[in-house]
Amino acid sequence: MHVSYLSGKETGMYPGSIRSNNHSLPAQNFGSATPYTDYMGYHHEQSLENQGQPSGWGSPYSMQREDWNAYGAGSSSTSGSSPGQVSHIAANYNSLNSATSSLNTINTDQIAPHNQRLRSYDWMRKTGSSNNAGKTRTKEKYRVVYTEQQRLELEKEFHCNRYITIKRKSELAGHLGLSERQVKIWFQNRRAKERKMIKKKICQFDGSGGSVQSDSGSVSPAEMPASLFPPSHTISGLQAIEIQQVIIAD
DNA sequence: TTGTGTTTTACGACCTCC
DNA sequence: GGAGGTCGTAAAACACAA
Repeated sequence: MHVSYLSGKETGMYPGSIRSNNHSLPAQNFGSATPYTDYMGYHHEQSLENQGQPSGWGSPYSMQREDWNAYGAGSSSTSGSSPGQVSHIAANYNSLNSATSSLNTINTDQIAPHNQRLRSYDWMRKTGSSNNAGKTRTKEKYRVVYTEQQRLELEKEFHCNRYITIKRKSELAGHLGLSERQVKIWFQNRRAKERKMIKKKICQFDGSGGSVQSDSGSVSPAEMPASLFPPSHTISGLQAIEIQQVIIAD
């Protein structure tokens, strides 16, 4: 997992020009049979109405950030996958989340009912046209809003692997017009979200919720599905699986 | 319209691993 | 030492009830 041959140099945090080729994302061939009916509670409108949007994502990232230059310029997409990096296929995860059980398959038209999707293109347009992107907390703007397509692809990848490989991260970053750092952080946040939701479920099962830790999304290892463990941290995969089986049995 | 709650990006601190 | 992990948190973006 911990491979350091790839310098963390990001390709410029928000290289707006990259987006020009995003609309032709490589078909990842996720199949077509079963859609994600529920991204583990990920309810953002999953429409791909903008899938074919010309020039990709709009250009919410058009502004250059000085501090992002620290990540360096130039794509690191040449990195190969790490032999030591383990992709944690979320095979076991789905037992806790049957709604997400059909991985690798997506028909984006089925992700959400059409009428459910209609609403939020306002925010997309808003953010896409407001040209206020590319700022951070320390700069003029705090964060940007990813497009549906970006989220969708990230979610798809997340459904395949809770932990993205260096190679896939690089590919995704290139395809989505994000930096590798953004992809990494997205996955971190996504896992946190998942833990939070699992914690919620566990609390619901318990009825009390008293056995779970403090508040902000942290679940004790014993409550985590195996697929949510980092490849080599903290606990062995076998242990995690055993723990998960106990949880499921409960 | 506005107030409030939730979700989404992004970061810092700290940790483990190589 | 540098990578990426979690955890906690800030703040923008969003949803929704009143």
